[in-house]
Amino acid sequence: METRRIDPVNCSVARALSVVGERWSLLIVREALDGARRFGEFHSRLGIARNLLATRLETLVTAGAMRRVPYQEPGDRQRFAYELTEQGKALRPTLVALLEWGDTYLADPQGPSVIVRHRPVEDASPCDEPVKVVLECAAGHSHLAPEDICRTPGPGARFLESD
Amino acid sequence: METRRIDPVNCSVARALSVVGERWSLLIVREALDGARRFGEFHSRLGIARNLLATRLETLVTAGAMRRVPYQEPGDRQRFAYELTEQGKALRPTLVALLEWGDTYLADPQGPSVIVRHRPVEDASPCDEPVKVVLECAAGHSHLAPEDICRTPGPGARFLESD
DNA sequence: CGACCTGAGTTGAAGAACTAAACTCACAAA
DNA sequence: TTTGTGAGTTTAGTTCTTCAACTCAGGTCG
Repeated sequence: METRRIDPVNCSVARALSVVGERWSLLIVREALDGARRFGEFHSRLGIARNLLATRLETLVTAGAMRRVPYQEPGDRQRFAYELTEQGKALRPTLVALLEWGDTYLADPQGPSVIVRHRPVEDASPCDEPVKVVLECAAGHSHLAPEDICRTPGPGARFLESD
Repeated sequence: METRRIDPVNCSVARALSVVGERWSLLIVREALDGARRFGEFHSRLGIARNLLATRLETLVTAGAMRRVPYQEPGDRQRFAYELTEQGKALRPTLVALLEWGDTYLADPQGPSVIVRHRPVEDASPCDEPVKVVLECAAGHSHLAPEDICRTPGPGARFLESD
């Protein structure tokens, strides 16, 4: 029997990681989701080296996850800030999934340092319950376990000869 | 008004990334979820350098995401394989989230190369519908958007002076 | 027995990436 | 004119990756 294997390099996970898989990238996105906008904010929050921060921001802007927007404070010249695009905001589930994994298996003895809550931006009476990531299929089956899932070739699949 | 900011370094995302944030780590986990077990399988599927693969596997084993198990093929000596622990399998949502992001924003023109489907391991009539990651709060509100969510300090939070 | 083969690593040299600290640049305020 | 500030850039030193060659333990072939 000849088995065909999906080429693991032609894969959206690999492509995603080429954008956000470098050191600091996801932490920069996390800080942006938490409201950071300016170069110095990212720098002081994360303690990342300045040249790397400049490189990472450029990568994220080029990839379309962030955008460089001019701003000007009164009595100061124009500077630039960085904000997430929709594409960048769409990394939220990835970050929540990582957070959850870290909380579950690598937790601080004191417990998690951050809890993500259901609190819509403009809602006077927020729900405030903790948020989790769940896997759900298009038929509505929810809370799928890792064993309930398999990978199948999609339209863009390339195959490898199995030798 | 003095605002307190959660220390971004004392964070489960950062801790999670210290284990799986290195180049190749998540791809190794992905291949393991897809059935790879042996050193040579990871090597030939991913094209990763052998020494790095050895280092990464060791990191994953040390962190508890994988385990090194002896195996012996008939007429061959004992060798070692690597398999995911529960902790390692729990990275599935993270990988699905990354896959989804990559598919949405960095797709191959032909379409996704991999589709994750709801197909329980031992089920003769699988559902087979595509699987997505969704954010859901403990009160049951599902499909939360990035704006519906905020980060709040947890029991292990450290704070920074805002200067 | 001894030469050769295989899978699973290890070692070493060259190149790429990361860090930290100093430096530049454009403008504003004193 | 001098000083200060945010936003980078440059540079030198360290660490990480890659690639290729080598080791190691056992099995097979002649």
